[in-house]
Amino acid sequence: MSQLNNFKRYTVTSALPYANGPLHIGHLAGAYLPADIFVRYLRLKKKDVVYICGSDEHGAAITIKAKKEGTTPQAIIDKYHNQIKKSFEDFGIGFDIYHRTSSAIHHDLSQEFFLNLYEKGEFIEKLSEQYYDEDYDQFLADRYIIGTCPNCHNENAYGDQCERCGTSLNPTDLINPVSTLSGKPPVLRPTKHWYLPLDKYQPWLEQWIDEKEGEWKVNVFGQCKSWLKSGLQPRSMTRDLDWGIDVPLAEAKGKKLYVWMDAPIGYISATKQWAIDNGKDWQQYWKKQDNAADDTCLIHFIGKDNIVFHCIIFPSILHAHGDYVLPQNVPANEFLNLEGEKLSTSRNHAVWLHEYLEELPGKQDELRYVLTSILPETSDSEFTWKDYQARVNNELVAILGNFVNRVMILMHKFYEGKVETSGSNLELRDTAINNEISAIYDSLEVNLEAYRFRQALQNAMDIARLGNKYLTEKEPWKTIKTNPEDAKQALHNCLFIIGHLAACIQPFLPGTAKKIFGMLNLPDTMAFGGGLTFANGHQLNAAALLFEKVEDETIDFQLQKLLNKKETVETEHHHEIAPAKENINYETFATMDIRTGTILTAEKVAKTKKLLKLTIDTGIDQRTVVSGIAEYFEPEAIVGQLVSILVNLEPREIKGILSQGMILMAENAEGKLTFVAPVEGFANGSVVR
RNA sequence: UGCGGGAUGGAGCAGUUGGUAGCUCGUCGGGCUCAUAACCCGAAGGUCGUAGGUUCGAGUCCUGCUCCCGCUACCA
Repeated sequence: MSQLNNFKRYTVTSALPYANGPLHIGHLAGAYLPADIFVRYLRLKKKDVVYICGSDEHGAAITIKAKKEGTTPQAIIDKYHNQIKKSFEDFGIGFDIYHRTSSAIHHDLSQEFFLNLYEKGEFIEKLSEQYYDEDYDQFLADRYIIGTCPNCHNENAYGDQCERCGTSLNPTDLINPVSTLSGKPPVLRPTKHWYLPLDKYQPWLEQWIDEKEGEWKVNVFGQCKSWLKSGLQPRSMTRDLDWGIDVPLAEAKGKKLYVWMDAPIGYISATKQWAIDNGKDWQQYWKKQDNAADDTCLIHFIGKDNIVFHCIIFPSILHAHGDYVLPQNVPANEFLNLEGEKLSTSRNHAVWLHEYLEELPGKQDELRYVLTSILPETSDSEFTWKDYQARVNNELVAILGNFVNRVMILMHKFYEGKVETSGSNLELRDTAINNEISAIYDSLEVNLEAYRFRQALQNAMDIARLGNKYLTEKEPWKTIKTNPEDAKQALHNCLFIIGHLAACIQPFLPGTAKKIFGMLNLPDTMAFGGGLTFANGHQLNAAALLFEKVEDETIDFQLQKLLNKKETVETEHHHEIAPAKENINYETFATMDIRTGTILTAEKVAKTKKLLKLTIDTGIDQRTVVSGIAEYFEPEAIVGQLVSILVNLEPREIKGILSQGMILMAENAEGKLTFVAPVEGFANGSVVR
């Protein structure tokens, strides 16, 4: 059944976590748990495999976080690198190396890559005008520039995006830009950058990606086709930053490599370090071999947000370099939601890995099980604590744990835990069971190799279901009195079922598998396809419960915690008050004609999320106003609402509707809105001033 | 608005190359008592979003449409 023999060796990577925050269950479900299961499987099949990961420690977001917390970028990456590394270890994510991109070996290799492409003349050099802070004598990253959003007039929009209206911007779009370093307006200066000509690689990329149709997951393939369809543009591989890897050119002093150029190379540099530590040849795991049949199978596990980098940009870099193999597959997962909402680091809506283990110590296999059951393999999926409780109680406890416990207790009760047989070794003497188990192995392997981990886990659990059924049918607790040989035979067969169950759950629940092997008094791991034997006289160890039920209180506590966090975040936001704008004179103010009015009708504008079409009685006339308040107000609820309206605002067409005027709203830091209106029912058309 | 993904019994989801529609949970009935009130058997419940098409045959392929999610746009 297995297709694994097509490759000499495997190089498996998981997306490099960005070292500016801790990990949550979404990370685990996206790129790490599936990869870990896959790698554990390869190892059980005795394959030559290296599993690579590390912290991504460059980029502007880290320097900004450092500045905000009044510390250095180095302190930030050290803190989170260690925390992330520990979380992975705690959950049994079995990297061969967890490296970091701040290491010297990585800097060297990234520069080597850049120079290789540079010397081949692959890069396009372009001059452009960018903002420069004269006091600090440096170019400014987009995030270091704040100004007024041309779209919504938010005064604190960043150079790359306005966080209030969500519009993505270029720094030069901002009105009155200010450097966050000096607080002064920056000046435009010409700067040179090196661009990777993705447009030039497009024909090659299209051909390569087309070959992957049917092999890659539809979401990944579709996303790639979408990018190719819209046409690739040259992408700058260098930045004017002070945190990152130096561009290795004399004329590029002070410039750094683009973080998405260096991060994927981190997979390679980490492999290099691992090879040094373990006396291996790293090139076998990355470079094309003299004979293509000797090439490694490169697989990138990522979340869907990384598809473009792993399927378009990094392959382009590898292709341009020429010596390297390309990814065989990029099994990207969709996103995991939590209790009906997106996971959000900034809103603290998450289950953090380090907190989970503090509150539910020793329960990493429970979380691994639940997450594997709901991996977002084909579409976004959802984690809820109630579901967690149900799966642990009804499946891990009731099916898996209970079966093992039943058999172990009976073995000890009837035979003091000792295997006694006529031959030298015990045999599984039940053809039907034997066939069913090998069918499960087959199906398990097929699913694992096709990256269908949810289903593979079901396959493994089927062995436990099979066991429960078998035990109930054989009822050795009865036959022990009527036909003791039968009872013994049945329980011995159950030992084989347990042994194979443990073997099959190894990739998913490594800790539990070990515990079961321990109870059986067998070596703590068993290769797939390896033989399972019990010698005559073999002594089993004491039975112990594998899992315990999750009580309602535990779930309530977690749910309450999520609610509390939200409240905390909300109160924190209340302190963020926008600074006052510059003074204006009375004449400027007087040009605005604001009146009181009443909403006569309100309806949602079709196919929009935020827009309501309102009819307002302004006293002067009845007019149409389109307003972006639909997320906060039901149309029916606001008919009759008194409002203040700016009536002499230039009319503008929005979604094909002419909007004449603007309703005055107050907005808090979370973006919640409330009407600004006369307190008593004044006549429509009264002047506001 | 553009792109991508999705729509399958009460809930959450499978369904790989088209061939009698499955799984887990929940519900109902029965059995068992070794087991963490766990386990086993049986039943009810779906015209697989919708309208067409290809085919001997479509959840599965093709086309149109509707709705949901994400990114994007819309907020005067």
